[in-house]
Amino acid sequence: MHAEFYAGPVQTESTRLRLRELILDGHYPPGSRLGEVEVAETLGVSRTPVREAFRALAADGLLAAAGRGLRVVRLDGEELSQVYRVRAALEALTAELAAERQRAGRLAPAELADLAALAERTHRATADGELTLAVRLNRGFHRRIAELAANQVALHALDRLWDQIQVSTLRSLRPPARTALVDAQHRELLDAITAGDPAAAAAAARRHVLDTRAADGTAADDKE
Amino acid sequence: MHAEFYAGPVQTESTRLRLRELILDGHYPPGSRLGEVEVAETLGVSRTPVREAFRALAADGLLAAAGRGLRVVRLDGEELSQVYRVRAALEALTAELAAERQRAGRLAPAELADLAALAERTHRATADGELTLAVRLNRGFHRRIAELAANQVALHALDRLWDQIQVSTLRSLRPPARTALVDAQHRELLDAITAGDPAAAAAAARRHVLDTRAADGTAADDKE
DNA sequence: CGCACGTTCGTTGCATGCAATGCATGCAGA
DNA sequence: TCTGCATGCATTGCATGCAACGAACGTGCG
Repeated sequence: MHAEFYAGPVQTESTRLRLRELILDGHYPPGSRLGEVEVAETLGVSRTPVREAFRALAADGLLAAAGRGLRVVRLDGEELSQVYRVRAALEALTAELAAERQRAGRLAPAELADLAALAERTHRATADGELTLAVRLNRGFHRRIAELAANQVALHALDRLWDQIQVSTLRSLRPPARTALVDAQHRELLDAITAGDPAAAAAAARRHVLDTRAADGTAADDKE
Repeated sequence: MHAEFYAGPVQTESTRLRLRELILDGHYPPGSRLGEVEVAETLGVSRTPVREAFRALAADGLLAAAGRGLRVVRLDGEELSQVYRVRAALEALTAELAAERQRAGRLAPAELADLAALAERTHRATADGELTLAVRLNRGFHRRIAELAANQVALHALDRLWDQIQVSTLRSLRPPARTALVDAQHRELLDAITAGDPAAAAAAARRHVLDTRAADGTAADDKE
């Protein structure tokens, strides 16, 4: 494909990001097959950057080989449960680290205020039934904690897990029944970090993630 | 490059694996720059599968962008420490899961015997000064536990972390001073799993990894 | 009528060509 | 001598061509 005005040399990384967005948005639903040509035409690039994006996203666990070609990963209940157990372990770690940093006085008050604001906005969006926004804000809340933990490795590993979970739970935009519980657990986690109590923060994060697993896990039993 | 006898269509995945081996073996040391053409000629393939392998290995955290092109990742002390904290959290999880499965009677006696044999062989190789073998067996011991945990997600995440650690600690093949401690901790971990005690297994695994971090971390202070 | 085999088409695997970028080197001027 | 710029080179970014694999389909035979 020709571009009238050649956009520049960094097409391949942007291709990866744009394709990832399409997958996370549900444009390519879980289980759907991805063809090089079709994706290349959709994104307006040639097959080469698409193939490279395929490899990177496959390494990130978003795409999986399916005989000929690749498919968007579709986790069954057991696999999703495994993802959640790993996520629980990692979020327990990030919460613990964030609380440690708070105890050591290395967190700015503004950072904690931001986190609290995120929790509040998440709660409001959920209560208002803005499900898509609520999902994004919820992920933002958890991600902010991982950022406060100041551990790039944990943050990157969690990003990959969140991506996998987001793809696999796209269909079942959650029944907002647990709204009160989620908000209470978010506050508990926030309070533990604010108090600089690593053990409490780790325990709260672990419990919250495992509770979420229970909710999403049952919801994921909707067969396609 | 031309191959007299065309080897088959699955060159790209094998390229990724062979390049990974070269990096883990130290053929391309940490920090060294990887050129598409040079690697392609070394492996006897064209630049295309090499580029795809680059993307996949970069997503796995083995390669990192460095201005023009890619370099083998070189973790500084702080980053390595972060990797170890994540590894500790994940190995605590896998040890816990393995112990849970043992308690539930889902581990075959032969599996535990294999694990014990691995611990013993690791100990002997270390005592004999067979450092390269010892490193491989040690990784095998930890990996076997992750396999017994039956959590593919944790296993894959750990594989990536082990790769990063292996690359970054290649130079400093460890002073076998901690031999006795390592062996004792391996036995403690093994015993906790055998006893079906998840909490003890998790604690033993976490402590062991963090102790290893302390050893490798100081060793990694050897500047190149 | 069913099964098996062959053919064809679509898709991917890989190689290579061309263009553009960025770095290094050397020259000129202050 | 140092700084600034221009030019050349090495290397990557991307596109496309060609060949092989595999799947779907149709046909012929049992």
